[in-house]
Amino acid sequence: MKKDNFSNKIFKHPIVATDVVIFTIDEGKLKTLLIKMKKSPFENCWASPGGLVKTNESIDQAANRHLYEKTGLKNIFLEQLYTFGEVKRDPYGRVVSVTYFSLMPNKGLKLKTSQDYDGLEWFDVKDLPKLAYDHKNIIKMAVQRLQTKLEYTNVICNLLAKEFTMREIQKAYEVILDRELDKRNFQKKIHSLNIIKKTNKKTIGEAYRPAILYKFQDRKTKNIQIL
Amino acid sequence: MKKDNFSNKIFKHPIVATDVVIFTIDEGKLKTLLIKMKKSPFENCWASPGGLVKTNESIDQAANRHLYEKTGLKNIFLEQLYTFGEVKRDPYGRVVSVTYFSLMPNKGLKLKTSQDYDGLEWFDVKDLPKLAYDHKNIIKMAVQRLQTKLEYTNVICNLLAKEFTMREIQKAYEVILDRELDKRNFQKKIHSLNIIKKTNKKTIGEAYRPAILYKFQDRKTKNIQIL
DNA sequence: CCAAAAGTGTTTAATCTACACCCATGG
DNA sequence: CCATGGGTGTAGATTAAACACTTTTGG
Repeated sequence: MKKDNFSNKIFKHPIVATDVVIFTIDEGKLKTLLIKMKKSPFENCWASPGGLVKTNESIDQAANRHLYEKTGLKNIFLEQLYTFGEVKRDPYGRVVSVTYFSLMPNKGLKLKTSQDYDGLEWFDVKDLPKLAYDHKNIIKMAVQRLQTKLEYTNVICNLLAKEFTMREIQKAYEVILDRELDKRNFQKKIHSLNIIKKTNKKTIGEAYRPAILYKFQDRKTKNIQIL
Repeated sequence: MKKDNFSNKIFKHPIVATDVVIFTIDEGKLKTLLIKMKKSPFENCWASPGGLVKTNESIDQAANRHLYEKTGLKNIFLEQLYTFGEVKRDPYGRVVSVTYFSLMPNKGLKLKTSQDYDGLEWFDVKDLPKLAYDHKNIIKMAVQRLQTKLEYTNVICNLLAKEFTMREIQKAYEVILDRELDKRNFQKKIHSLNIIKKTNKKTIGEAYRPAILYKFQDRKTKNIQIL
């Protein structure tokens, strides 16, 4: 009786997971971090890191926890993306996935691999391997969201080091938006928004003319019309 | 043993619900449809309609089903809003809510009340009653989302009748954005987007000069820069 | 001194904003 | 015939887009 009741409850309710699409810019490309799976039917497929939500943690906390457990990353930008809830999206059972997208600068990529997985690797979003679940759709949506948010927020700051050159920030926009921008117009626009300021430093050790280093006025996410 | 295992599973996983914030424009105001609750601790509080997701339905289907069961509405515009997953958001247990926002024209408001609730009523979003759960936040976010989407999509078509006057569509924008728009500039803008077309009809039976009736070229949601 | 990326303004086109009067109908 | 909301255009300001040469450094 009691058992049936419990059993009934279990099969009556979908359970909740989170998946995190992590982006960085590397080698002039927008890349996402994937883990290689071991379990059938997704052996040798890759997936964005994630896992189930516990009852004593919020979904935001769960996303942060799985990110840390699976990749060693913490304290990076994380924002809710979309919730995927098709009935057959997970062959193991009825799992609703609350997805997040995450941004990190390509600096000190200290990644930790978990022994539950076969590997951890960055992939160009334009050249993804075979993906598990509906993660292809999730990553596609994450890229679109990132592109959109670039145009009306200062989220780009989460992809750059604390100090960066004008060329680096422009390149970041170009890589994500997948189109070239005019150097002078871009600079004019960025300056008019008052979101960055000059430091009195320049790049050193690079070939050719040194570039002025800039930093963000404020790394909190805010809405502003950028492009 | 088995029972413990089940029990453990139940308490290990949050369950999934959907809530739908329904909007219409009525009496020159943006209104949302709320149901009055009976159950403690929310007796006499109001809430957006919703309920649990079953394992054999997608979350989108669940949202549509609860909308229909609680209000009698179906086949209206529905889009995912955000997923709320704070640990203590629901005093009955650990429930993650995937929220939706919904738009309907103020025509033939045939609403059905459920006997599980004390009532069903439209409220001005600027003058809401006491709300259950975190529904105050949810509605606030839904209003913001609606405002944002007005500016880059044609979602407005879901709030208007099939045929409408220029004044009606402009009023809809004004009510939602909570600011006045210039009549001539608005008309110019709307026409330049090619999303509406004239019918050869005019309003009849109204006082004063009759207005041209327009209709949408296409009621599918698409992205276009409107304001 | 040479190669290569950094840095910098102006002109033109497009878009947005502000604004006022005549029109058509019902009563 | 009058009260009322419906309908229409233009000028000025702002913003966006196109475009090329000089500067600075390392090698």
